[in-house]
Amino acid sequence: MRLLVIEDDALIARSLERALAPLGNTVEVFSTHAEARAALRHDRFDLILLDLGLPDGDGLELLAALRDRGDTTPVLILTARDGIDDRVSGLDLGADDYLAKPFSIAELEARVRALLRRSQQRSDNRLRYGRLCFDPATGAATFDDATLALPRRELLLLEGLLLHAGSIAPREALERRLFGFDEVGSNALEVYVSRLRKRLAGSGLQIRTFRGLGYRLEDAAE
Amino acid sequence: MRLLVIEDDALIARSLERALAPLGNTVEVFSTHAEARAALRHDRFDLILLDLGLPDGDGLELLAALRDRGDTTPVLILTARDGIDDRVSGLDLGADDYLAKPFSIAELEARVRALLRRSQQRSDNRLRYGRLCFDPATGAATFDDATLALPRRELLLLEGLLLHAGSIAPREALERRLFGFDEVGSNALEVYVSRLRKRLAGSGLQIRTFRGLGYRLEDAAE
DNA sequence: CGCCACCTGTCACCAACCTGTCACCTTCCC
DNA sequence: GGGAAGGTGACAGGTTGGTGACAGGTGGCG
Repeated sequence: MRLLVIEDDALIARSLERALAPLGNTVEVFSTHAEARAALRHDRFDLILLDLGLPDGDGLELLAALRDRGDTTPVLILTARDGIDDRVSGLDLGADDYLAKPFSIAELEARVRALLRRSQQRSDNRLRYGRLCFDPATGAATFDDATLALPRRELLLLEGLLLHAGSIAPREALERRLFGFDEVGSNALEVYVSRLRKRLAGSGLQIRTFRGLGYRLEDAAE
Repeated sequence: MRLLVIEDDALIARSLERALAPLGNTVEVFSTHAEARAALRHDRFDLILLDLGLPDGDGLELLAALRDRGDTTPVLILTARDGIDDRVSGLDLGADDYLAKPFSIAELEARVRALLRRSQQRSDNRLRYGRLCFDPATGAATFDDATLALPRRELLLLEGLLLHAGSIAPREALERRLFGFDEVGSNALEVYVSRLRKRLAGSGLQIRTFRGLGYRLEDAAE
């Protein structure tokens, strides 16, 4: 496994290297944002350990840029800050785990092992179907890269369908997604399905009903 | 998505439910080790949120047992203990992530999203026979990956036959499955067998009658 | 504040489909 | 042949989903 460590504290960087290399990994260390970006442009890694407190830029930006161009390499964030908001934004930007300094080497090893184990079968953050794309991190849906300006409820419905792309989105799940626990006293879901169908006309996609089960987004051809 | 929450603090359990259900999930809550084990024996979930501080047993044992029998359902550990050793052993036993209480709902959501994103293409409690496949979790049947849009009763019948795949499904069991205890006043079962036969025509499968006993799903060749 | 555009949930009504029953037929076994 | 078990087409009624219309709500804007 190839690991990329982005860490400016030489002491920490070396101890990371000493902990991880013996597990059978090749470890590359960079101490600046710029070097790391350059390395990531032509190199692939199995895991990135990213210190948020970089000397020449914000680590979250580097992460965001990585994800923006579709790179799904697992990222483990290392940081001295441990405010919950930072953690959340790191995770929502597509980080896979978070470790606040100081941390024990044993814990680091366990988390690295867990991430590498997972990365065998992971998928892109963004959900795509046909020319449609939905990014759960930002909650935005696009069609051919054009942002879809849908009313909230219709967007929720579309998200729900995309989350189950390729299979049937259970009616109940969609209802909960649109209306939460507010019992909605009528056929509101059908109404929104009907509305969304109109919007999708001509997009090459359609919503198919599975009686008693739910709905599925699929190619109009079928 | 089906989530299993194993948590004995009712307050926390409810807030987990309220946070996660609106994301489109079905949430089952159990407050004891024993109940959770029982549920896991016949049910599959997409994610398990496991409180380590269970009243009637060690959560780590439950996790270990799960992994031992090859179940790879993602597990997110919740716990008040934040000793590093616990965390490490949780991760090494096959947990996928770890959240120490108290945690913010936003962080919980972010982690649940991250885990579910990853496990999108798993879930396997499915019954198969030939090119037929039935997923009890969603209630959907597929034939060569094409979804079969079957009415509920026919689906129940198919499921009943699949449950006894390779052997004879007793008539009585099928009747109970389709109609429950409502005595159904005529040859309804035969009617559904007949309907299902029509659908299976050309599938390479057939339903064979065993007079006085029941029906068996088998290859048409036989 | 008043106007307007738009989003929302509800309803009425329609269409499609599912369901149980019956009548009548076939198959099996003695 | 005769009886019992099973098979199947048709049908009436019920249930579920689809859609246009509408009234109330919300937020922007002058």
